[in-house]
Parts: sequence; C-alpha cells; structure tokens
Amino acid sequence: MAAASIRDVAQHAGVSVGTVSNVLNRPGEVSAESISRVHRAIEALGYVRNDAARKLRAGTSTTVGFVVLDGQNPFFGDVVRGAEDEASRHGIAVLYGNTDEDVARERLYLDLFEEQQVRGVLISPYSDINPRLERLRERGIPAVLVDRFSGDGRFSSVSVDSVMGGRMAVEHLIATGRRRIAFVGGPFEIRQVTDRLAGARVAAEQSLEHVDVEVVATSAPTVAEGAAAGARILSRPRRDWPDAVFAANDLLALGVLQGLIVDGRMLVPNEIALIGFDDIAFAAAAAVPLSSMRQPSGVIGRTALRILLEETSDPELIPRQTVFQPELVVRASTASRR
Amino acid sequence: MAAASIRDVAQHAGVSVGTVSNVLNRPGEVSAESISRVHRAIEALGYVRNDAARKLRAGTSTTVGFVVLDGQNPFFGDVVRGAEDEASRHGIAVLYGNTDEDVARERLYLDLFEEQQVRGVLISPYSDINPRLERLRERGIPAVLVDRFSGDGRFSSVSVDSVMGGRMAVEHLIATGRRRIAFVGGPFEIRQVTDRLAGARVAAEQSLEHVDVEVVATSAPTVAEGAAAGARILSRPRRDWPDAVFAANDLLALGVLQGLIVDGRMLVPNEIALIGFDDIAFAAAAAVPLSSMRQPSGVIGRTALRILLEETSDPELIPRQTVFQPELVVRASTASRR
DNA sequence: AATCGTACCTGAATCGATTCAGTATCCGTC
DNA sequence: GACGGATACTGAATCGATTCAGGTACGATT
Repeated sequence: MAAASIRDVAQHAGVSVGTVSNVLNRPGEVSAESISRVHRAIEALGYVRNDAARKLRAGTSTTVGFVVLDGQNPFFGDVVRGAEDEASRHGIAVLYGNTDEDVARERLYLDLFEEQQVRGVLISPYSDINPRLERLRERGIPAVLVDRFSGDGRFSSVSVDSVMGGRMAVEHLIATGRRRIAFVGGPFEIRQVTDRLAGARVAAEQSLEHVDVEVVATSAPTVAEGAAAGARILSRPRRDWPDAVFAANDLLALGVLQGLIVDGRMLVPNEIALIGFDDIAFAAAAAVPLSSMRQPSGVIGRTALRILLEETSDPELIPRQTVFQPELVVRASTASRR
Repeated sequence: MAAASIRDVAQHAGVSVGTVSNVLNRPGEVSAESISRVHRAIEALGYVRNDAARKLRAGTSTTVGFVVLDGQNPFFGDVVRGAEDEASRHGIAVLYGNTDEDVARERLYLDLFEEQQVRGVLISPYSDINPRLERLRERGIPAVLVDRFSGDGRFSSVSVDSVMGGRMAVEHLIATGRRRIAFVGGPFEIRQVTDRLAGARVAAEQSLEHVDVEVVATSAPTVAEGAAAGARILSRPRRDWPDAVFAANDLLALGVLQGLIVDGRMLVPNEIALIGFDDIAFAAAAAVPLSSMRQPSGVIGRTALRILLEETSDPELIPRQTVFQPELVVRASTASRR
C-alpha cells in the first residue's frame, strides 16, 4: 500500500541506502553485482523515486515552468509543444501556466513556480517583470524570454523579429499596389503588437509612394475582436475604407476576414487585402487562404528550452538573444486586384 | 542570495518555526499580533515556501498532471485551459504532458507525475492504462479520465457521448437528403473514433431509407490526413463518390474540405456535405463554415479538475461518470443541395 | 486560594533522497 | 610484509516545512 522508499529497496537488495542512491545517480561507482541486485529490488517493490525528497536535498528539480501569454492562440500551443518535446527528451516535465494577459495571474504563476523550485522558467511576458525574474535568478532559477526580445540583455531570449515582420508584411502590401493600410491590433501593452506596428510604419515611410497607416485598436488579439474591428471598418463611408489590413496576428486576421463580408460578398482580396502574423495552421484553411508572416513556432520552443537547460548547468553563462527571421507566406488574401 | 527559510522568518519575527508554520496553515490558532509580525518578516525577507519540503513532510502537493492525447488539436487546448483555469483558482499548477498517441510517452509522463507526487492526474488515455492508474491510486494519486468514458467504472470520467454524437451527425446528414456517407477517421485505436463510427452506423441502420456508411481510414486525426482522405475520395470514379462526409474531428474535416476542391470548384456542400466533430473555434472560420458536433471543452476541463480535487480530499468517493451531450451546430457545409 | 480551561506558543521528531567522511578489501610494488 | 592506491561500500548528517506533545500565562470558577 504505502509507497516503497529507498530504505526498503536497500533492505530488499541487502545493501545500504547510499549504495542504492549511487546506483540511481552514479552507476559508474558501483559494482555490476550491486547494480543488478538493486534493479531487481526496485522492480520487485515498484519503487519510484520521491522527487520532493530529492529536490529538497539536492536542490535540483525535474520540472521547468512555462508561462504563456495567450493559451487560446495556436501559435503558443505550437511553441509549448516544441518546448515540451525537447523537455521530455531530457526527462523533464513542463509546468504550464496561462496568464491570459493578466498581471495577477502572471505573478501567481511565478510564485507557484518558485515554490516548486522549478529548474527554470520559460515566459512570454505580459507586464514588465524583469525585477521578478531577477529575484528568481538570485535563487538559482534562470529564465528565458520567449517570443520577446530582451532589450536590456539581462536575460536570454528567443524571439522573432517582429519589427522586421511588420515591415515585410507592409512592404508586401505596398508591392501589390496597396496604399491605405489599416493596422488591426491591440492591446498595445503587448510588445509584439507595438513592434509590428512600428515595422509597418517603417515600411510606409521608406516607400517611394505615399502610404497611409492608420490604427484600428482592439482590446484583445482574438477572432471575435478581429471580427468587430472588421465591422467597424465597414461601417465607415466607403471612401474611407482602407485598401489593405495588416492584422497583428492570425486570430485577428481570421476575425477581420469574417467581418469583411458585405451582403454576402467577400471583400478580400479584391477591395481589401489582408495579411496576418504567425502563420498558424488554420491560416491556410481560412475562407480566403490567409497570407501571413510565418514564425518557426516549434523551433522557438525547442530552442528556448535548450538554452534554459544550458543556463541551469552553467549559471555564469552570458545571456544571449536568439532572433529568428519571419518568413512571408503569400496566399490568396493578398492577391492583386482584378 | 540564498533563499530565506522558515527558520529565518521565525528568527526575524521573534517566534518559533512552529508558529510561522501555523500562521501559514492555520491562522485561526495564532494571535493577531504574531500573524502580523510573521507577515512582516515574510515580506522583509522575500520568503517563499519551499514546496519540496512541504510535500515531503505533509504528503500533499500543489500540482496536478494532465496527460493530453493530441496537443495539436485545439479541442484539447480548450480542455486544458478550462482545467488550468479552475486549478489556478485553487492555487494549483498544471503539469502538462503531450503523448501524441505514443504509448512510451504516455508511460513516461505517468512515471514523471508519480515521481512528482502530483495531487492527481487528468488523462485522455491512448492505450489501456487502467493497471497503471490503479497503481497510482494505491499510492494516493487519483485519476480522472477526460474525453473518455470509463467503461468498467473503476475511475471517474468526464466525457461527451461520442456514440450519440456520431448518431446525431449522421441523422442530420440523412435528414438533409444524403444517403451515401463516408466516415473519415483513424487510427481506430482511438476510442472516440470507433465510438463516433458506431454512432454513425446506428443512425444508418435505424433510418427508414437505405443508407450506406463506408470507412475512409486515416493514420492520424490531422488536417493533412484529412486532405489526403479527401483527395483519395476524389480520385475514384465520380459515380463512386459519397454524397456526404462525416469526419471524426474538425481537423480532419478542415483537411477534407481542402481536399474536396476540383478544378477550383468547391464540392461542399453541393455535391458532398461535410460535418466534423468538436466544433473548435476554427470550424466557423473555414472556407465553407463547418457544421460540427459541439463539445463543451472548457467545461469538460473544469469539471474534470473539480472532480479530481474532490477525490483527493475524500479517497473513498465512488467513481462517477459525467457525460455531456454533444450539440449539433449547423453551418453552410451541410446545407441542402440546390 | 486552588483548580480548571482556554489561548497561544515552543522545539524536537519526522518525511526520503543525497552526500560525504570514513571503513574494508584487495592488488601490486618495493 | 609493509605500504600506497584504487575500488566498493556504509551510515549518519542534512535539506526545510509540518506536526504534535508539552509548556506557559491568564482569566474564570468554585
């Protein structure tokens, strides 16, 4: 009934607890005879190591925490999956926390993870939590920022160049003949949103043509908010319509797509071109297949986890910023006007 | 540098460690004076409870494990989110593991969770792991099956009536005039797949009309496999086409939708009706908005977690099966023929 | 004044794995 | 045959929070 402890195993195998521990942790220092006796005892008793005791004494743990900004978004799903994949390869489990862009929940999860003494934390930050992360680091828990560049270089980060992505997206819109561009995105507390907008503005300014960029703000990066934004655009007099929409992510873009239907007629791409960001799996499956800026989501997760593990084994490592370039994926939603 | 322990807090507050522990766990038995002194000390030292030590002594933990069948599928994302939401309300974190329909990974995660001494396990099982779960229960770790009915009643479960769902889907297809129905789904190791097919067959047999149900097997419930299945159907002589497709889930259905385009002409719904299962967020946003059997995914997760917590506080509780009914959501993809 | 009850507090024992100083054994060397 | 060194093993101390038997102080009761 009660779970077997290392003492039971030692007794059953006729060795000391120290030897059992050595079999488990440094088999090189134990005779083959002892190893097999211990293994047989473990098998017989169904012994499973108590991680709490191990953690308490040794200080190391076999979990990492991942604080995710927006669990609704398949993009983060893919990132988590990449991280989790790499983690399972090292026998490590992922503690998962979804903040839903809520400062209180963000703090809650970091507290929880600190209590758990996770090996490290992956986080796509919402608020400015560097001080909190500094404290974690002091306690031996490193953090890697995901999908967010660490401006001050205090932490390692794995991200995609959002400014460049915004720029590439809008340059593509300009190249296909669009001049009045609406940026649909928000809230602006999210760094990626402002970065993508900044990139969009750079593209507009550097263009030889005169290009307008207006902002249609949303309160959340969701399909519903995107649809509302689309409807808001359509409610204006026709001559005030933009001829292209750049949505801060694909969820918004999918929403916009639903919103840009008038009298059963789809305005995309003929009247209004549409491009999103992330290239989630469903972008290609949309009513009008969506052009998007692809992020290598799985690779981001894997890479972040790998860097985190390196930092746990060598805390003196200098933080490094890994930046992937987004890739323009052109589909029907930004086809040229007929 | 080194994290403060309960001893440091006790010293700083001028009380014993026992009192500090009582402040944290049974504030009712401590004077207001001591409570505030201890809280001030905690604040001053930035003390965070060491969960490993607490777990070791008290045996209770503040994590639950969730083993998910298919992390790619937004349906599970929604379920996890519901569970995680409920968990955070109780100050509990969710250990997340994705099996990708891999027996080895399933076992890996259960081992990991046992080492962690999680409070309980939510699992959408792939293989038959009742014996493994029995052992966990013996060690005081209850399990709740998610999205899978516990046939023998050994464990609590929260699921949706897949047989009924399959039946309702096909009854709907029959009601809209379809007679030759292709079931796209697989692998058949997944219980939900066989259940939904069984339901489809019941509907066909109980119909007054003569209705055919054929099976188009896929090797995974993914968009790509769905598209391949769609293409396979189209490669047959026209007279052998079905007039409706029931896909085992929405990912497959979205794939089928992409596959059912010939010469740029969309066959859905005119030549072939299409219905999926789950009603994921993207079903409504598809090229042809997808009819689907809606599962209350968030509620499933919440409910499962709540039951799990009840069972941890009272291990003698009799397992109970919670079955939600799916709901038919009709959209354009099953519109009647023009 | 003695007794009892209540409220509050103390501090040592405890959980189970790891670690490390110390012991035992054996082999080779001079 | 004494010594050095390598190898394998032992068992007590340790990590930090919890728990609980026992102690103190003080007011109420008889």
